[in-house]
Amino acid sequence: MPVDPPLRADAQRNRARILDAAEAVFSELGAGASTEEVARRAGVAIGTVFRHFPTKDDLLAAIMKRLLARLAASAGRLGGPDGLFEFFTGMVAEAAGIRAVVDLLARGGTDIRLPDAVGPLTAAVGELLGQAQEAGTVSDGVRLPEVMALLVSVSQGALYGGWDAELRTRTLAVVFAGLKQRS
Amino acid sequence: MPVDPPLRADAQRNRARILDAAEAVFSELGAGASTEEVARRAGVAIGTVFRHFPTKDDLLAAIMKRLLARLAASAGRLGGPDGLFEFFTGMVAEAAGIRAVVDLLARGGTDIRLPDAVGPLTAAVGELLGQAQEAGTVSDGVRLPEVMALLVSVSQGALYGGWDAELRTRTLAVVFAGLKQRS
DNA sequence: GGCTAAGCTGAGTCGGCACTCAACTTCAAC
DNA sequence: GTTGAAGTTGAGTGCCGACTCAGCTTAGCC
Repeated sequence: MPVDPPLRADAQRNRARILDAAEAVFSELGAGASTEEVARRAGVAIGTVFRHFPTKDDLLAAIMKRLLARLAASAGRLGGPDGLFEFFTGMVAEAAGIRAVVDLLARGGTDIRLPDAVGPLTAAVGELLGQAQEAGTVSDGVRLPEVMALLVSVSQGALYGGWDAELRTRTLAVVFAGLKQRS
Repeated sequence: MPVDPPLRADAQRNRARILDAAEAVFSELGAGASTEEVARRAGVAIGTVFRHFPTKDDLLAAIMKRLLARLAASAGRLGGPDGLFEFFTGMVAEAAGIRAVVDLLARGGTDIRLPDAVGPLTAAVGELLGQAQEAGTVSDGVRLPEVMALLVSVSQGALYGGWDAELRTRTLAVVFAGLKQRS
Protein backbone atom coordinates (compact mmCIF):
# COMPACT_ATOMS: atom_id res chain seq x y z
CA MET A 1 0.00 0.00 0.00
CA PRO A 2 1.14 3.55 -0.78
CA VAL A 3 2.56 5.60 2.04
CA ASP A 4 1.72 9.30 2.00
CA PRO A 5 4.76 11.55 1.67
CA PRO A 6 6.15 13.36 4.70
CA LEU A 7 4.58 16.71 5.50
CA ARG A 8 6.38 19.94 4.86
CA ALA A 9 7.72 21.62 7.99
CA ASP A 10 5.07 24.36 8.05
CA ALA A 11 2.33 21.84 7.50
CA GLN A 12 3.54 19.75 10.41
CA ARG A 13 3.53 22.81 12.63
CA ASN A 14 0.03 23.77 11.59
CA ARG A 15 -1.27 20.27 12.07
CA ALA A 16 -0.02 20.26 15.64
CA ARG A 17 -1.48 23.69 16.32
CA ILE A 18 -4.83 22.63 14.97
CA LEU A 19 -4.90 19.53 17.15
CA ASP A 20 -4.02 21.53 20.25
CA ALA A 21 -6.62 24.16 19.47
CA ALA A 22 -9.24 21.53 18.72
CA GLU A 23 -8.57 19.79 21.99
CA ALA A 24 -8.99 23.03 23.91
CA VAL A 25 -12.06 24.16 22.02
CA PHE A 26 -13.93 20.86 22.06
CA SER A 27 -13.08 20.29 25.71
CA GLU A 28 -14.47 23.66 26.65
CA LEU A 29 -17.43 23.89 24.32
CA GLY A 30 -18.23 20.27 23.58
CA ALA A 31 -18.34 18.53 20.24
CA GLY A 32 -20.79 21.09 18.93
CA ALA A 33 -18.20 23.85 18.76
CA SER A 34 -17.58 25.18 15.27
CA THR A 35 -14.60 24.40 13.09
CA GLU A 36 -14.30 28.13 12.53
CA GLU A 37 -13.55 28.56 16.23
CA VAL A 38 -10.87 25.89 16.10
CA ALA A 39 -9.24 27.62 13.14
CA ARG A 40 -9.33 30.97 14.91
CA ARG A 41 -7.76 29.55 18.04
CA ALA A 42 -5.10 27.75 16.02
CA GLY A 43 -4.28 30.92 14.12
CA VAL A 44 -4.86 29.42 10.68
CA ALA A 45 -7.49 29.86 8.00
CA ILE A 46 -10.44 27.52 8.02
CA GLY A 47 -9.35 25.99 4.74
CA THR A 48 -6.20 24.77 6.41
CA VAL A 49 -8.15 22.88 9.01
CA PHE A 50 -10.09 21.14 6.29
CA ARG A 51 -6.94 20.37 4.34
CA HIS A 52 -5.60 18.41 7.31
CA PHE A 53 -8.92 16.93 8.41
CA PRO A 54 -11.36 16.61 5.49
CA THR A 55 -14.41 16.48 7.76
CA LYS A 56 -15.18 17.65 11.25
CA ASP A 57 -15.54 14.04 12.31
CA ASP A 58 -12.00 13.33 11.22
CA LEU A 59 -10.83 16.12 13.48
CA LEU A 60 -12.90 14.85 16.39
CA ALA A 61 -11.61 11.34 15.85
CA ALA A 62 -8.03 12.58 15.89
CA ILE A 63 -8.29 14.41 19.20
CA MET A 64 -10.27 11.56 20.72
CA LYS A 65 -7.44 9.24 19.89
CA ARG A 66 -4.94 11.51 21.60
CA LEU A 67 -7.09 12.05 24.66
CA LEU A 68 -7.89 8.39 25.09
CA ALA A 69 -4.24 7.46 24.71
CA ARG A 70 -3.39 9.97 27.42
CA LEU A 71 -6.04 8.55 29.74
CA ALA A 72 -4.81 5.03 29.11
CA ALA A 73 -1.27 6.14 29.90
CA SER A 74 -2.32 7.68 33.18
CA ALA A 75 -4.19 4.51 34.07
CA GLY A 76 -1.06 2.58 33.22
CA ARG A 77 0.91 4.62 35.71
CA LEU A 78 -1.35 3.53 38.58
CA GLY A 79 -1.59 0.15 40.26
CA GLY A 80 -1.98 -1.66 43.56
CA PRO A 81 -5.11 -2.47 45.53
CA ASP A 82 -6.62 0.98 45.13
CA GLY A 83 -5.36 1.89 41.69
CA LEU A 84 -8.75 1.33 40.10
CA PHE A 85 -10.45 3.56 42.66
CA GLU A 86 -7.86 6.28 42.19
CA PHE A 87 -8.22 6.26 38.45
CA PHE A 88 -11.98 6.29 38.72
CA THR A 89 -11.92 9.24 41.09
CA GLY A 90 -9.51 11.17 38.93
CA MET A 91 -11.46 10.66 35.75
CA VAL A 92 -14.71 11.72 37.34
CA ALA A 93 -13.09 14.79 38.90
CA GLU A 94 -11.64 15.86 35.61
CA ALA A 95 -14.69 15.04 33.53
CA ALA A 96 -15.23 18.72 32.91
CA GLY A 97 -11.70 19.11 31.60
CA ILE A 98 -12.13 16.35 29.10
CA ARG A 99 -15.59 17.20 28.00
CA ALA A 100 -14.91 16.05 24.49
CA VAL A 101 -13.96 12.55 25.58
CA VAL A 102 -16.91 12.09 27.84
CA ASP A 103 -19.18 13.61 25.24
CA LEU A 104 -18.09 11.31 22.48
CA LEU A 105 -17.42 8.22 24.55
CA ALA A 106 -20.99 8.41 25.67
CA ARG A 107 -22.88 8.84 22.48
CA GLY A 108 -21.45 7.07 19.46
CA GLY A 109 -20.71 10.73 18.96
CA THR A 110 -20.62 11.79 15.42
CA ASP A 111 -20.04 8.29 14.18
CA ILE A 112 -16.42 7.84 14.97
CA ARG A 113 -14.73 4.50 14.94
CA LEU A 114 -14.07 4.37 18.64
CA PRO A 115 -13.33 0.71 19.36
CA ASP A 116 -9.70 0.93 18.27
CA ALA A 117 -9.10 4.11 20.20
CA VAL A 118 -10.84 2.88 23.32
CA GLY A 119 -8.97 -0.40 23.32
CA PRO A 120 -5.88 0.79 25.17
CA LEU A 121 -7.96 2.50 27.85
CA THR A 122 -10.05 -0.61 28.36
CA ALA A 123 -6.90 -2.70 28.59
CA ALA A 124 -5.36 -0.39 31.18
CA VAL A 125 -8.50 -0.38 33.29
CA GLY A 126 -8.67 -4.15 32.96
CA GLU A 127 -5.18 -4.34 34.41
CA LEU A 128 -6.18 -2.15 37.37
CA LEU A 129 -9.28 -4.26 37.91
CA GLY A 130 -7.19 -7.43 37.96
CA GLN A 131 -4.84 -6.02 40.55
CA ALA A 132 -7.69 -4.81 42.74
CA GLN A 133 -9.34 -8.21 42.61
CA GLU A 134 -6.08 -9.93 43.47
CA ALA A 135 -5.74 -7.62 46.46
CA GLY A 136 -9.33 -8.31 47.43
CA THR A 137 -10.47 -4.69 47.20
CA VAL A 138 -12.88 -5.53 44.41
CA SER A 139 -15.20 -8.53 44.36
CA ASP A 140 -14.35 -11.34 41.96
CA GLY A 141 -17.87 -11.19 40.60
CA VAL A 142 -17.18 -7.88 38.94
CA ARG A 143 -16.16 -7.88 35.28
CA LEU A 144 -14.63 -5.31 33.02
CA PRO A 145 -17.68 -4.29 30.93
CA GLU A 146 -19.64 -3.00 33.89
CA VAL A 147 -16.60 -1.20 35.24
CA MET A 148 -16.21 0.64 31.95
CA ALA A 149 -19.94 1.29 31.84
CA LEU A 150 -19.88 2.82 35.30
CA LEU A 151 -16.76 4.79 34.56
CA VAL A 152 -18.29 6.41 31.52
CA SER A 153 -21.73 6.91 33.06
CA VAL A 154 -20.53 8.51 36.24
CA SER A 155 -18.03 10.72 34.44
CA GLN A 156 -20.75 11.89 32.14
CA GLY A 157 -23.17 12.42 34.97
CA ALA A 158 -20.64 14.49 36.85
CA LEU A 159 -19.89 16.56 33.79
CA TYR A 160 -23.40 17.44 32.75
CA GLY A 161 -24.84 17.45 36.23
CA GLY A 162 -22.16 19.82 37.43
CA TRP A 163 -21.69 17.76 40.59
CA ASP A 164 -19.78 19.46 43.37
CA ALA A 165 -16.97 17.73 45.24
CA GLU A 166 -19.27 16.39 47.92
CA LEU A 167 -21.75 14.84 45.54
CA ARG A 168 -18.88 13.28 43.60
CA THR A 169 -17.49 11.76 46.77
CA ARG A 170 -20.82 10.45 47.96
CA THR A 171 -21.73 8.98 44.59
CA LEU A 172 -18.37 7.32 44.17
CA ALA A 173 -18.63 5.94 47.70
CA VAL A 174 -21.73 4.05 46.63
CA VAL A 175 -20.08 2.77 43.46
CA PHE A 176 -16.92 1.70 45.25
CA ALA A 177 -18.90 -0.06 47.96
CA GLY A 178 -20.72 -1.91 45.19
CA LEU A 179 -17.48 -2.93 43.50
CA LYS A 180 -16.18 -4.32 46.79
CA GLN A 181 -19.31 -6.13 47.85
CA ARG A 182 -21.07 -7.25 44.74
CA SER A 183 -22.64 -10.53 45.81
CA MET B 1 -52.90 38.05 37.66
CA PRO B 2 -54.65 37.68 34.28
CA VAL B 3 -55.77 34.22 33.28
CA ASP B 4 -55.51 33.40 29.58
CA PRO B 5 -58.84 32.61 27.96
CA PRO B 6 -59.80 29.01 27.24
CA LEU B 7 -58.58 27.59 23.94
CA ARG B 8 -60.94 27.00 21.10
CA ALA B 9 -61.81 23.33 20.54
CA ASP B 10 -59.64 22.94 17.44
CA ALA B 11 -56.73 24.64 19.17
CA GLN B 12 -56.96 22.26 22.10
CA ARG B 13 -56.96 19.31 19.77
CA ASN B 14 -53.92 20.59 17.91
CA ARG B 15 -52.06 21.36 21.10
CA ALA B 16 -52.51 17.79 22.27
CA ARG B 17 -51.45 16.40 18.91
CA ILE B 18 -48.35 18.52 18.92
CA LEU B 19 -47.38 17.39 22.39
CA ASP B 20 -47.85 13.74 21.48
CA ALA B 21 -45.89 14.13 18.27
CA ALA B 22 -43.12 16.05 20.06
CA GLU B 23 -42.83 13.35 22.66
CA ALA B 24 -42.50 10.67 20.02
CA VAL B 25 -40.09 12.63 17.85
CA PHE B 26 -37.79 13.83 20.60
CA SER B 27 -37.77 10.42 22.24
CA GLU B 28 -36.72 8.80 19.02
CA LEU B 29 -34.40 11.40 17.62
CA GLY B 30 -33.26 13.28 20.70
CA ALA B 31 -33.60 16.95 21.47
CA GLY B 32 -31.84 17.83 18.23
CA ALA B 33 -34.79 16.79 16.08
CA SER B 34 -36.33 19.59 14.04
CA THR B 35 -39.54 21.38 14.84
CA GLU B 36 -40.50 20.77 11.22
CA GLU B 37 -40.50 17.04 11.92
CA VAL B 38 -42.73 17.50 14.93
CA ALA B 39 -45.19 19.51 12.85
CA ARG B 40 -45.20 16.89 10.11
CA ARG B 41 -45.84 14.09 12.57
CA ALA B 42 -48.59 16.08 14.29
CA GLY B 43 -50.25 16.80 10.94
CA VAL B 44 -50.20 20.57 11.37
CA ALA B 45 -48.28 23.42 9.74
CA ILE B 46 -45.10 24.58 11.38
CA GLY B 47 -46.63 27.92 12.20
CA THR B 48 -49.15 26.19 14.41
CA VAL B 49 -46.44 24.61 16.48
CA PHE B 50 -44.88 28.01 17.05
CA ARG B 51 -48.24 29.55 17.91
CA HIS B 52 -48.63 27.10 20.78
CA PHE B 53 -44.97 27.04 21.81
CA PRO B 54 -43.18 30.29 20.91
CA THR B 55 -39.73 28.70 20.99
CA LYS B 56 -38.42 25.19 20.61
CA ASP B 57 -37.32 25.30 24.22
CA ASP B 58 -40.87 25.94 25.32
CA LEU B 59 -41.92 22.82 23.50
CA LEU B 60 -39.12 20.78 25.04
CA ALA B 61 -39.98 22.10 28.46
CA ALA B 62 -43.62 21.13 28.02
CA ILE B 63 -42.93 17.52 27.09
CA MET B 64 -40.29 17.24 29.79
CA LYS B 65 -42.86 18.26 32.32
CA ARG B 66 -45.27 15.58 31.10
CA LEU B 67 -42.63 12.89 30.98
CA LEU B 68 -41.25 13.69 34.40
CA ALA B 69 -44.73 13.77 35.89
CA ARG B 70 -45.36 10.35 34.40
CA LEU B 71 -42.11 8.98 35.84
CA ALA B 72 -42.94 10.43 39.23
CA ALA B 73 -46.36 8.83 39.10
CA SER B 74 -44.91 5.42 38.29
CA ALA B 75 -42.45 5.82 41.15
CA GLY B 76 -45.36 6.70 43.38
CA ARG B 77 -47.07 3.45 42.49
CA LEU B 78 -44.13 1.42 43.83
CA GLY B 79 -43.08 0.87 47.42
CA GLY B 80 -41.76 -1.65 49.90
CA PRO B 81 -38.21 -2.79 50.57
CA ASP B 82 -37.33 -3.21 46.90
CA GLY B 83 -39.39 -0.41 45.41
CA LEU B 84 -36.35 1.76 44.82
CA PHE B 85 -34.52 -1.05 43.04
CA GLU B 86 -37.52 -1.80 40.90
CA PHE B 87 -37.94 1.79 39.84
CA PHE B 88 -34.24 2.08 39.12
CA THR B 89 -34.26 -1.04 36.99
CA GLY B 90 -37.33 0.09 35.09
CA MET B 91 -36.00 3.52 34.34
CA VAL B 92 -32.68 2.19 33.08
CA ALA B 93 -34.37 -0.42 30.93
CA GLU B 94 -36.61 2.15 29.34
CA ALA B 95 -33.96 4.80 28.96
CA ALA B 96 -34.14 4.42 25.20
CA GLY B 97 -37.88 5.05 25.22
CA ILE B 98 -37.49 8.26 27.11
CA ARG B 99 -34.50 9.55 25.32
CA ALA B 100 -35.69 13.10 25.62
CA VAL B 101 -35.87 12.97 29.40
CA VAL B 102 -32.49 11.41 29.84
CA ASP B 103 -31.04 13.75 27.26
CA LEU B 104 -32.31 16.87 28.93
CA LEU B 105 -32.07 15.73 32.50
CA ALA B 106 -28.42 15.14 31.89
CA ARG B 107 -27.29 18.29 30.20
CA GLY B 108 -29.03 21.44 31.33
CA GLY B 109 -30.32 20.75 27.87
CA THR B 110 -31.39 23.77 26.03
CA ASP B 111 -31.65 25.79 29.17
CA ILE B 112 -34.94 24.67 30.53
CA ARG B 113 -36.08 25.46 34.02
CA LEU B 114 -35.98 21.92 35.23
CA PRO B 115 -36.02 22.22 39.02
CA ASP B 116 -39.78 22.62 39.24
CA ALA B 117 -40.44 19.76 36.87
CA VAL B 118 -37.93 17.46 38.53
CA GLY B 119 -39.27 18.16 41.99
CA PRO B 120 -42.06 15.57 41.97
CA LEU B 121 -39.76 12.86 40.65
CA THR B 122 -37.16 13.62 43.31
CA ALA B 123 -39.84 13.55 45.97
CA ALA B 124 -41.16 10.19 44.79
CA VAL B 125 -37.70 8.67 44.69
CA GLY B 126 -37.03 10.11 48.13
CA GLU B 127 -40.09 8.29 49.39
CA LEU B 128 -38.86 5.00 47.90
CA LEU B 129 -35.43 5.58 49.42
CA GLY B 130 -36.97 6.16 52.85
CA GLN B 131 -38.94 2.92 52.66
CA ALA B 132 -35.92 0.96 51.54
CA GLN B 133 -33.83 2.32 54.38
CA GLU B 134 -36.56 1.51 56.86
CA ALA B 135 -36.63 -2.02 55.57
CA GLY B 136 -32.85 -2.21 55.74
CA THR B 137 -32.34 -2.90 52.03
CA VAL B 138 -30.45 0.35 51.60
CA SER B 139 -27.76 1.64 53.95
CA ASP B 140 -28.64 4.60 56.13
CA GLY B 141 -25.52 6.39 54.95
CA VAL B 142 -27.04 6.87 51.51
CA ARG B 143 -28.76 10.17 50.77
CA LEU B 144 -31.10 11.31 48.05
CA PRO B 145 -28.72 13.43 45.94
CA GLU B 146 -26.40 10.56 45.11
CA VAL B 147 -29.35 8.30 44.38
CA MET B 148 -30.67 10.80 41.84
CA ALA B 149 -27.18 11.28 40.46
CA LEU B 150 -26.76 7.54 39.93
CA LEU B 151 -30.23 7.19 38.49
CA VAL B 152 -29.60 9.82 35.87
CA SER B 153 -26.04 8.75 35.10
CA VAL B 154 -26.79 5.09 34.68
CA SER B 155 -29.91 5.77 32.60
CA GLN B 156 -27.93 7.99 30.34
CA GLY B 157 -25.07 5.53 30.12
CA ALA B 158 -27.46 2.76 29.16
CA LEU B 159 -29.11 4.93 26.55
CA TYR B 160 -26.05 6.19 24.75
CA GLY B 161 -23.95 3.12 25.37
CA GLY B 162 -26.66 0.87 23.99
CA TRP B 163 -26.17 -1.58 26.85
CA ASP B 164 -27.70 -4.99 26.36
CA ALA B 165 -29.81 -6.66 29.04
CA GLU B 166 -26.85 -8.45 30.55
CA LEU B 167 -24.70 -5.37 30.90
CA ARG B 168 -27.62 -3.52 32.43
CA THR B 169 -28.11 -6.28 34.97
CA ARG B 170 -24.45 -6.51 35.85
CA THR B 171 -24.03 -2.76 36.18
CA LEU B 172 -27.12 -2.38 38.31
CA ALA B 173 -25.95 -5.27 40.50
CA VAL B 174 -22.88 -3.23 41.37
CA VAL B 175 -24.92 -0.11 42.08
CA PHE B 176 -27.46 -1.97 44.21
CA ALA B 177 -24.71 -3.69 46.19
CA GLY B 178 -23.25 -0.26 46.82
CA LEU B 179 -26.55 1.14 48.00
CA LYS B 180 -26.93 -1.75 50.42
CA GLN B 181 -23.44 -1.75 51.79
CA ARG B 182 -22.18 1.81 51.66
CA SER B 183 -19.91 2.00 54.70
C1' DG C 1 18.64 32.44 -7.11
C1' DG C 2 14.99 29.89 -9.71
C1' DC C 3 11.44 26.78 -9.82
C1' DT C 4 7.42 24.09 -8.61
C1' DA C 5 4.60 21.31 -6.00
C1' DA C 6 2.84 21.49 -1.45
C1' DG C 7 0.42 24.24 1.41
C1' DC C 8 -2.34 28.37 2.82
C1' DT C 9 -6.06 31.72 2.44
C1' DG C 10 -10.84 33.38 3.10
C1' DA C 11 -14.72 34.81 0.49
C1' DG C 12 -18.29 32.16 -1.12
C1' DT C 13 -21.66 28.12 -1.68
C1' DC C 14 -24.97 25.14 0.18
C1' DG C 15 -28.13 23.11 3.26
C1' DG C 16 -30.59 23.00 7.45
C1' DC C 17 -33.22 24.94 10.98
C1' DA C 18 -35.61 28.30 14.19
C1' DC C 19 -38.79 31.54 13.70
C1' DT C 20 -42.22 35.21 11.10
C1' DC C 21 -46.35 36.99 8.93
C1' DA C 22 -49.92 38.22 5.54
C1' DA C 23 -53.58 35.81 3.69
C1' DC C 24 -56.92 32.55 4.55
C1' DT C 25 -60.16 29.37 7.37
C1' DT C 26 -63.06 28.06 11.21
C1' DC C 27 -65.16 28.24 15.66
C1' DA C 28 -68.69 30.00 18.47
C1' DA C 29 -71.37 33.92 20.34
C1' DC C 30 -75.38 36.34 19.04
C1' DG D 1 -76.95 32.98 9.19
C1' DT D 2 -73.66 36.65 10.21
C1' DT D 3 -69.70 38.23 12.04
C1' DG D 4 -65.28 38.87 14.06
C1' DA D 5 -61.85 37.10 16.82
C1' DA D 6 -59.08 33.05 17.31
C1' DG D 7 -56.57 29.87 14.90
C1' DT D 8 -54.12 27.89 10.79
C1' DT D 9 -51.19 27.90 6.85
C1' DG D 10 -46.70 27.53 4.46
C1' DA D 11 -43.68 30.25 1.74
C1' DG D 12 -40.23 33.21 3.17
C1' DT D 13 -36.30 35.32 6.15
C1' DG D 14 -32.13 35.23 8.55
C1' DC D 15 -28.54 32.94 10.62
C1' DC D 16 -25.12 29.63 11.32
C1' DG D 17 -22.00 26.14 10.34
C1' DA D 18 -19.75 22.55 7.27
C1' DC D 19 -17.26 22.43 3.37
C1' DT D 20 -15.02 24.30 -1.44
C1' DC D 21 -11.74 26.35 -4.60
C1' DA D 22 -9.25 29.81 -7.43
C1' DG D 23 -5.53 32.45 -6.54
C1' DC D 24 -1.61 33.33 -3.76
C1' DT D 25 2.62 32.10 -0.74
C1' DT D 26 6.48 29.38 0.60
C1' DA D 27 9.43 25.38 1.67
C1' DG D 28 12.96 23.01 -0.07
C1' DC D 29 15.42 20.84 -4.00
C1' DC D 30 18.69 21.81 -7.89
